Amino acid sequence: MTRRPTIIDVAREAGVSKSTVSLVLQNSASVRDETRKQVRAAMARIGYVYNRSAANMRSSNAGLVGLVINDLRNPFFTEFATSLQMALADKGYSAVIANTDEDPGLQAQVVGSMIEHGVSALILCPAYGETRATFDAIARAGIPAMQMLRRVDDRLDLFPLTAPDYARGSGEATRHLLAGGARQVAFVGGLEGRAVTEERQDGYLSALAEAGMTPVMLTGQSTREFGRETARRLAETHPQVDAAVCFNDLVALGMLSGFQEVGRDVGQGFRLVGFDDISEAAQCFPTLTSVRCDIARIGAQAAETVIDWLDKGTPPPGETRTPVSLVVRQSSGGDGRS
Amino acid sequence: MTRRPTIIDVAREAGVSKSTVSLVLQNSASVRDETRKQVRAAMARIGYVYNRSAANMRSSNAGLVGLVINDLRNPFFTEFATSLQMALADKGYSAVIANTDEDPGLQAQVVGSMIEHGVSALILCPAYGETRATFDAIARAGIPAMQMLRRVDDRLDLFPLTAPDYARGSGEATRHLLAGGARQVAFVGGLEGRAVTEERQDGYLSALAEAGMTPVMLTGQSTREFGRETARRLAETHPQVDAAVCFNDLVALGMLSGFQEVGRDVGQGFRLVGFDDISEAAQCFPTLTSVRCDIARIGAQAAETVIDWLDKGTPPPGETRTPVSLVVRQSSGGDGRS
DNA sequence: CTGAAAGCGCTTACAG
DNA sequence: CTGAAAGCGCTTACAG
Repeated sequence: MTRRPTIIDVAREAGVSKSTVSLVLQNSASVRDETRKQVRAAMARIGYVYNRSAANMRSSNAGLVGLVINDLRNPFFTEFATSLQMALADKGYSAVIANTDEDPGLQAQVVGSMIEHGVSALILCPAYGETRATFDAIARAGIPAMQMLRRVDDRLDLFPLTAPDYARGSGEATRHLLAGGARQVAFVGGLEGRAVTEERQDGYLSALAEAGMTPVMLTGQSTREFGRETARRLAETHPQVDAAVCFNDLVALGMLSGFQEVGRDVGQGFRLVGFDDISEAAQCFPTLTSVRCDIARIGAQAAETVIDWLDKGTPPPGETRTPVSLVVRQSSGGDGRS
Repeated sequence: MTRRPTIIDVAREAGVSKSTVSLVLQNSASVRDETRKQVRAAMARIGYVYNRSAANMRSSNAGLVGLVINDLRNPFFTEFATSLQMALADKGYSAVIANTDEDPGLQAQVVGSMIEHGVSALILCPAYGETRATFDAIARAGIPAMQMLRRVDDRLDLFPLTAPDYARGSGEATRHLLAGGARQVAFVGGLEGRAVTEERQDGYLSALAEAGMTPVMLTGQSTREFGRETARRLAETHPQVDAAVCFNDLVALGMLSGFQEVGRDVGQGFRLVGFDDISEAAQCFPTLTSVRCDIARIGAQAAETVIDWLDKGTPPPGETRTPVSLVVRQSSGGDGRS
């Protein structure tokens, strides 16, 4: 295997100096068009490939963004990471992606190695827990970092947060169920003590308070399993509950399948709303009413924001709330099926 | 923001030469334990972080592996990418991940930028199409690359393939349905002309041939939508079909919801088998019989294989087929529910 | 618009 | 076991 050509080889081949080649590489305006073409042609001829590590040593914009995700197997986060990565690629950035599985220890490790790799910025859907030292390390390295979807570190000036307006979403969902005639609405899923859980519960609680109704909170893991189990036993444990706002769509889809299993009708018999509006919500049966966060847009937006931050050097606002909207489908008895 | 400390700063702080620091960084055996400790302590004191870009310029093991995935939103590939990434992280490697959305053009671009970033190896679930030039570029760069799950480039000596034994899986699935009393088994989903589709169809076709039965192939996109539409109209278009092997679980889950919509019973009335055994297969209702590929293991395995290749310099065998197994659940009428 | 020179932070022989 | 020197492939002022 012969060594990879460098800009010196390109310079020789094109008959210019290596500075000129470097300038061409950076699309500098101070190179004549004709020269530029010759250089590009020379590159193609000898199969030159740009060495970013070398470039990075001098100028340090690696063109690398680190993406740290708490649960990459959850379709909501998959969609986020994917749309973000693709938007970054569109702007010429690559993404180092790591799943932390909600483990703050693992998170510390992957953040550390991303910093070593010289990422220009970090985008985190952070794990909960002991994360202070990790965020401190990011700050010390002077790397722009955004908290997405979850508020874990309170220093929003350093680590600005972008998240959907969760409280509004669950509020709307709850009001929708009440307007449809629900007598007793439960909130299902969500682990206690987490910011996102609290926000989603808050909207639900205020809507119930407005209507003068008592809340029923069935907290737990936000998984299909938990939803399924809850639905299976709901008739015994909470016979009066005839509607639910779920922490997320996974819980709602789990409930859907649990109800199917025990033969309970969803739509008229039991009114169900999910949260996140993952694509499956439109594909299941009955189709699932859900709070849309437009996560793909949030992902693409995050890419733009972070690149802007990198270019301009000024951080985005400390907190950005993105709009949510209720997408009414069959599971809440709200459309064609009634 | 003060500049990041370098090994020179560490050397000064620890009172040794910078070579010694470098040796410590590489865990070289030729440094006294006491010295090592002093150096490590100095690093911690001044907040040193390793600069891999600089290291990479000399030695070029970037500790970076590129992961190119055709469809990261598909839970099967998500699981693959996630388990692979986590296994890599476990060995001290980071992963640059890109979704190509089945677009060979995008694939060419992301592979190009991964090469620029100096990835030590590439793992591809490649997009179909015009990919020759992309694979050529990888070969020219001399980067170890594995094809996973799909055979797209025929140069298996250069780009070894690891994939489940698809034909065996669909064969078993088909025989299972026939043994359960199915009269007419269809194969649903899979785009024509693709290697994976052909392999999965092959197992089905041979099993039917053994039994002397005629195949019914309903090819199409391997999505929930396609499955759902197919199920909805199946009674009209193919009234005699009473069982199906699906190209993947998404199609099968789509059929499940389509059948629910039109009120057709799955399990006894219609026997259904999926492929891939994504985690949802165990969570839906009725639970889905599926061909398990153990994709998480394949992902972790791929990480080991590629690191081994990197360490030893010898490529794995040109073709590795991993075992599959049929997981019988309710949808094929095969368990407790009958 | 182009060329010669220095330097980014490491690793790698090579002496000691 | 440790130190001095060269060099990896670029970019960046600085002259011309």
